[in-house]
Amino acid sequence: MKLPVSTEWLLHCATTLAQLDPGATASAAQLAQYFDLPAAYLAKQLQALVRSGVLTATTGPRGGFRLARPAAEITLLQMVEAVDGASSPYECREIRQQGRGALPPEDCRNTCILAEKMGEAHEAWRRSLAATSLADILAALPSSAPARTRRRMAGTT
Amino acid sequence: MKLPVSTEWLLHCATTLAQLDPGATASAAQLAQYFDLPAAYLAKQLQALVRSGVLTATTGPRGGFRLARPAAEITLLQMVEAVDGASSPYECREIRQQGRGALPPEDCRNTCILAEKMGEAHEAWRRSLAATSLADILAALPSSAPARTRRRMAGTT
DNA sequence: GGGACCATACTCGGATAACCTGTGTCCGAGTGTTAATGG
DNA sequence: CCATTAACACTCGGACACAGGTTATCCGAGTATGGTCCC
Repeated sequence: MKLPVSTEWLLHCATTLAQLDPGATASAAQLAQYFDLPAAYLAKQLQALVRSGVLTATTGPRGGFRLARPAAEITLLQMVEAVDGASSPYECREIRQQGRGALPPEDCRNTCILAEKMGEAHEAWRRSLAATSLADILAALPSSAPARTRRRMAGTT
Repeated sequence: MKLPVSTEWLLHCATTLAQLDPGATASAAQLAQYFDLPAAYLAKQLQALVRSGVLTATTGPRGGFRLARPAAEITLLQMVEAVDGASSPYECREIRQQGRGALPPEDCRNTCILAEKMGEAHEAWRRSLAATSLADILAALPSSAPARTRRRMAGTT
């Protein structure tokens, strides 16, 4: 069970975008240069955040990506599930109904207890991620961070 | 982020083994037939549980797998991590120290706030899984289940 | 009859191939800018 | 000097290869069993 490497990229990129002036945009190339990442692949993954409504993309010169909502309304869960999908890592295939030990359908009206417990764990994980917003992340950074980020980002063409 | 399909197999196999008489064993072929699974691959994955000390394997005729500890001392977490590994799904590669926006090392003494939050979510997931033991799973099954399992398992040569 | 021995068949264990989801790359469609040009 | 126009350069968006890991399979090493033979 592992998340795509791009998950880290997107979390950092979103954090960076949240530090820009309101309305300002950053292109995929700028963000890639900022973190030394493959630009094309990063752009592809940023699309996932656009599709899920976390970011907004504008084309043309001076275009790029920006947050679609205030940082306080964007949770880590939304970003993680945008890139990785919202499906549970444990997928119950009902093997209890297969093979020699197959249970009769009337015993399988309730969901399998194992799937239920695995689902509960996944929900705990989701709750933990949903409890932190991008604004919370910004609050944990040093107060000098936004100015520094804007300054370092400005230079990239 | 998805767990191997074999995760479900192993959880069900362990539940089945926990329903056998104390000291009784079931071979990989028996378990595979019981759930209609590929026997060879199931055997390979059962090895992971043996290596992690959850199961004990005995070779030779009348051999097979059995629980290495009482069911109450085996948690879902131990089994899941046995097959999937104990590493966190989110791996921080410290991209904050790379590229044009690289932070100086003195600002990176603490772990990245994003990695910290992702780690907390993973810990919440682990805690949830560690809270359920195999004995808890057995307790949730109908009281007629163990007898039925033993009966159905006995026939498989 | 009892015990030792041996062949046997059954078990796990590790080494060896396909398939599938990320990972990485590329080029095309669309758009705001910007410069030149004419009135 | 100002409006129009047209070319441009920059942006995202989707389509096309590569790789590592899960899935699946096979055969070999080891052992408890059961029968057999000898005492």
